[in-house]
Amino acid sequence: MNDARKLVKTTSNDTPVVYVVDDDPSIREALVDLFLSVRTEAQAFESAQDLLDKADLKRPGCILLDVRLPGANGLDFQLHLEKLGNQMPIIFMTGHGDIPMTVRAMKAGAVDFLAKPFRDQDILDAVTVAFGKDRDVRLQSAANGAVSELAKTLTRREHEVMAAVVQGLMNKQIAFKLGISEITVKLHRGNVMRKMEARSVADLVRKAELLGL
Amino acid sequence: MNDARKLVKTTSNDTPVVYVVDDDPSIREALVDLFLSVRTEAQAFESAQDLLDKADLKRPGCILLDVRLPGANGLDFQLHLEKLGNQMPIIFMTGHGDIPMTVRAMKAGAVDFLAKPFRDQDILDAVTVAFGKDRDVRLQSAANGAVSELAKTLTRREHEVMAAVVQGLMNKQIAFKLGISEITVKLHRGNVMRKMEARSVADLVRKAELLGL
DNA sequence: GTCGAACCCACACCTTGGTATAGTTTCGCA
DNA sequence: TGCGAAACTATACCAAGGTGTGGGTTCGAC
Repeated sequence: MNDARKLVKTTSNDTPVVYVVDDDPSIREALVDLFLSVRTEAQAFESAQDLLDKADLKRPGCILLDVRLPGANGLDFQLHLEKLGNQMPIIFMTGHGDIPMTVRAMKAGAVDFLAKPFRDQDILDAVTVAFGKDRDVRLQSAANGAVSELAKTLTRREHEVMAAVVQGLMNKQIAFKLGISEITVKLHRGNVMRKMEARSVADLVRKAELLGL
Repeated sequence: MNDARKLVKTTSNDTPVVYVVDDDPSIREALVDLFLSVRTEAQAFESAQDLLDKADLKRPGCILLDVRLPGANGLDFQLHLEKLGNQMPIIFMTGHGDIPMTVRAMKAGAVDFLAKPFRDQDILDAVTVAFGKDRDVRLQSAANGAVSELAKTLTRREHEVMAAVVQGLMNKQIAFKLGISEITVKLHRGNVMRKMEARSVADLVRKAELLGL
């Protein structure tokens, strides 16, 4: 744990980055400069493919994307990223956008959709929101992942017992349901509490809910 | 309960309505006809104020709103409704909309934002989504309201005990925390379970979560 | 073939939870 | 002033939860 945190610190992998994707080099440069002026790291890419190839999208941050991209459409890229399991917040920019495009992007979860020309402050505000959203998602995802890891250590029976416990069943009811003795239920139940690192039934219920019951 | 349900049935208060708000009478009529053609009740209003005055917004349904309205702006009206505690889904229509307007509406939770001219099917699809959303919100709200009603019957002490129980504390810990005897905690705890209609701690935890812990 | 994991059961013992009965005190309100 | 609700306590008893010890079977991997 300490090693991992050290590594993160030394490579600055925990500070958020703005991934700027635009085919116009002058715009890319202007945006990167803008972010530097507020001490925010920014990396520029000329296309969606370029971003996928070169960027470390596991770092926290957000994507600032021109809707019109060489090759792929920005909106399609948004869906593509989602399919890849990447849930990094996206901010769209556009010079020639229309309303249906905007609606589609927002419905798909975009943080903002900025029509050029926009003020610097607009984009900085959007990035702030996006960073916050990314942080929330990551915290949620981390909590969820931690619980999932614990749940993986459970045997099949322990899973069944846990499900029954969080449904509010008594040991004797669980025993009947699973066709085993009450004493065995207590055994499994104890194992569940230990493995799931739950110190109370209330605790277990909350953790089980993160697993989707 | 039976009486209430009967009343609802006879007045058709449980079928969803589309509240159409547009200042152009011909558009209003065309939209109402469109909805009638798919056996969906629709009511027309010439302004936001007209809607607030005459419509029974407690019925399920959605609002189909022109962004440009006589008097109030459609987006402001959206915020106004939210402040009133009304969470009916809103679909915007516009003849002269722009992207910032669209973004603002979608950020504020609009179901859709349709730029004229749009196809009939687009609006029918949006209404279907909006009806579904309204239904979900109402179900959630009803469940929440029911629990809140139960919680209202709790005394102050019972509330405190409930909070401690769902935190996973043992009776003796709760007793120490509140400065009372363990036996009294058991008494309050029993009252909580009865009043909250919870048949297990797991049950209580879930109900308490609806109350925001 | 033996070793470990998963699963199962029983006895014993203790803790915790839950309920009933019965009584006291405090406080606000009619 | 008196009444009821809320809060509190005690004794007693039983149900449910939890742990430890000890022992059993099955099954798949080494």
